[in-house]
Amino acid sequence: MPEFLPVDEQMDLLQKGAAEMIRVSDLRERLEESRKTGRPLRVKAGFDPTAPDLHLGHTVLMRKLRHFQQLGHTVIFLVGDFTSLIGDPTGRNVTRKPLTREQIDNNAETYKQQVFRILDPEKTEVRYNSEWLDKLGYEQTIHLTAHFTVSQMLEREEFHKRFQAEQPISLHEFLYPVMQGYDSVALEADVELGGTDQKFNLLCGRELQRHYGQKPQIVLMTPILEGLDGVQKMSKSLGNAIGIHEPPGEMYGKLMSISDELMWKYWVLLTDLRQSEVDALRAGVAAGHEHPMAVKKLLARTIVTGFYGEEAARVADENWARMFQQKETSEDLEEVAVPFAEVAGPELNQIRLPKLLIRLGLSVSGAEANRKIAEKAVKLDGETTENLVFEVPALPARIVVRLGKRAKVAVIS
RNA sequence: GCACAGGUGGCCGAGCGGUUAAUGGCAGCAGACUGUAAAUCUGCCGCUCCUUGGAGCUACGGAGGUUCGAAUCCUCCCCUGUGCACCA
Repeated sequence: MPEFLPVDEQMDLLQKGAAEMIRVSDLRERLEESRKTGRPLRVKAGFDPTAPDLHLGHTVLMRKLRHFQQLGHTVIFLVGDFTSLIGDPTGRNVTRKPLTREQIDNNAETYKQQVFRILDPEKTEVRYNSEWLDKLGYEQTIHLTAHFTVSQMLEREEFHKRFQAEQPISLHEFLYPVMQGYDSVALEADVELGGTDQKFNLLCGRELQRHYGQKPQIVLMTPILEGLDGVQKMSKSLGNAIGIHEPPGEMYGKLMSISDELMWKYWVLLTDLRQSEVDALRAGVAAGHEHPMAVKKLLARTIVTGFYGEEAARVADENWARMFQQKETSEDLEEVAVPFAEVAGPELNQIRLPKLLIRLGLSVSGAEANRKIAEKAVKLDGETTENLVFEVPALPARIVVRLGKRAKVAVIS
């Protein structure tokens, strides 16, 4: 019979960084029961295989799942392959377009690979909800939907907003929460995790479980992590995300660009520090013992270490300091090979700078490149240039091109 | 199906025959400031070509039309919402 930690200790870890739980007392009760009987809790979290590129925002939930694993409970990684055929309305003011079967399978595979950078594959049960939803006929579906009313559905924030704003809501979108709820029934989940934006869907699970004679699952909601701007939720499409696949230097740099205020949230949700330790750090900064920048650097380094190890994090740290604090050039700048013909100027050995900027990916269009040059935002080997054309002494030439925060090495031959 | 209201640049949203690449806000980018930031201030913010001033092209749901000239007027179509309705 497996041994579980005392309930109080389990609760301490599980409650850290949780936005809301329904209900705390129920979880305590069920943990006690599990400890008595030696039965691990079944902890479910569903994932839409729609965004194969995970970012730190997604990891908040993953980390919470890992906490359950660390405590010896069973995590069920549920791939919403079937529900993706519908398209989850959450967080959208427009109807999501459904994916094809093939896309879903591809995405699910990529998803798993990424998720196991955080979760322990040994302790994770991977399931697909098509397993049971596919078998559900029209008749069963109607029975399921009968448990909910239209006004219940319209109470949901997303639907309500869209309804008020006279935006379209397709009928099939109502089925999403119902199916997610049924997943909990099929899996006999004890706990379901999700973002706070998932509240409605999570609660549907409780509702249906009751109808099927199961104890309603405990719902644990993790906060939505704000992106780099500190206002909107982290999301790739909003361009404020830090992807878990980004190279250490990028990740480090982006973390350093968050506001001081936001940093505390990141400490709580993206590191293993306990709440009390974060509070201590914060008090230290408030009292002036610690410099906020130093604390932020430590945060960046800690997170990068988690993904790439200490050595990579140290290098990222040093390069960042060189690049931004001393305004010098990082040692590991990306080198881009550029054929001379693509950037050739009107005369011998001349190079058109706008063309080069585009070629290096520092600018998206020639018109923009021209503007940036006029704004004195472009530096060649550390020198600001306002000329659109410059000469290279000989080929091949190696030039450090910098536009604002970004820099690359052009190797022209 | 019928009636009405809408569909404008990444988003929101003005403009309702012509000095219009299209007011304003947000987002974004750059510069200054700073502790990397954030905040603030300043500039930029469709594309291409020659160039430090121009030239051209493409854009206001789609296709036609009226006009010297249309995001702006007309016709048809598509899409969204609201109301009516399943009735000859």
